[in-house]
Amino acid sequence: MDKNQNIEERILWVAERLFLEKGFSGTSTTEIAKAVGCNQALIHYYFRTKEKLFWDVFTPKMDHILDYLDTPLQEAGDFFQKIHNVIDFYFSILELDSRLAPFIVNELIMHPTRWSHFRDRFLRDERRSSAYRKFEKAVEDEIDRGTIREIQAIDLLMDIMSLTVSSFIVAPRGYALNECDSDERTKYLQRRKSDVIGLVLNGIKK
Amino acid sequence: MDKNQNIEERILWVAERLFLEKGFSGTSTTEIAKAVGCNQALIHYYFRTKEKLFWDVFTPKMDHILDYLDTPLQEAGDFFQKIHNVIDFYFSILELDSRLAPFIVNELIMHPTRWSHFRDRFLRDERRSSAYRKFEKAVEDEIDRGTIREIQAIDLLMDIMSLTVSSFIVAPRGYALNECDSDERTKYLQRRKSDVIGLVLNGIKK
DNA sequence: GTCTATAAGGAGATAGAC
DNA sequence: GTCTATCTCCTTATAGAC
Repeated sequence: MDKNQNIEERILWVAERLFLEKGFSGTSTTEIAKAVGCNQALIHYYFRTKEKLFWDVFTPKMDHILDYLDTPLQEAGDFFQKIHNVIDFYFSILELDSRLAPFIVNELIMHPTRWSHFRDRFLRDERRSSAYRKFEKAVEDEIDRGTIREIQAIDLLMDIMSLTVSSFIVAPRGYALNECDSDERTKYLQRRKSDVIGLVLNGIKK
Repeated sequence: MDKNQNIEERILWVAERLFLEKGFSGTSTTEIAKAVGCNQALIHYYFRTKEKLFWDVFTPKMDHILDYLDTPLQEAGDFFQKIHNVIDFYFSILELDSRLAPFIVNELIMHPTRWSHFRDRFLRDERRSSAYRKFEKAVEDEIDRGTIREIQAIDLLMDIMSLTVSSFIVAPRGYALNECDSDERTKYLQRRKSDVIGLVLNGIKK
């Protein structure tokens, strides 16, 4: 932690960590204050409510993630290579922070409306939503060319995201629950990624 | 609700509903009491703690689900037909109660140890764990025969469960969020099931 | 077995001193 | 800007009357 940050930044920083670790409802403003090293009233002085603090933490974070969703699609290669890139990309994003996938899924389940807010924000952004339409078009073109079977773009995307995200949800639990053997974990994720790539690429072939 | 049930049964019945709808931490014993139509002290008289009430509700429920996991594998047909049955079976179980998938995933994320308890319980039961070993054997045999590509049984099972469960997590949200159009929902789940079956069956072929 | 009352604690938020 | 003190509400759990 950078001790030179001002308190407002430190609160954002600590709140992000605690929300990720214990969820929104599992984290109290008192606890955030304690971790920051100030009193609880100060949290409310800067952010007014816990809910607003949540948004101030995660809106830029989600924006950042959504900003780079079209990157893997723009890289060179045929359709199968592009799908390979997308899966690679999702795995690398979630691997940067192992708390991200469980956190997002948990909050999505508990507060669906919070996340339709992010979805709407995504759809209203022309640059971002055009990236998705490009993906839709690519899927349709490929079906027309006869290289992949009939499938809707939204289903393909859901398949990819489900398989990826669930790998991270099960990861810290079933396998390396007792030991924090990060080497085991890396090997497990590597195997899951290969499996997902194999299943999806093979699964959409005609 | 059967008014002839005794209070203990009514508490179990109401607690199950509320836990499923709002999660363990989102449900208070006061709320359960109110829904049952008694006072909150009575919950503790019968079940001592909220935690014990949780176990008393969900242990028989999980046992029941786990009891029937090997059913689809025992049905007639080749390996691909069996996998088809498994996916059909998971979808039909989760479709019986739309709250089940989000509930289980949410609690799994928030309390991993609670669910390793269920996993251990499953593995210690000879009849149940032998069903899984039978599945492992079937996968290996099929690889040897050259009909499917190299894949570990645990990965195949994770793929199937991830794709199935996530269909139910996204279901009540993205699609039919505003309207409670259960016809739309049924169509959506039908499409997801076809997609999952198509992806998995095609994806494991050599 | 069922109730009321209450203990003991934690939550989010605000008032007001400095 | 940062603090202490406090308000209000809600939680789980228990004591004790009936």
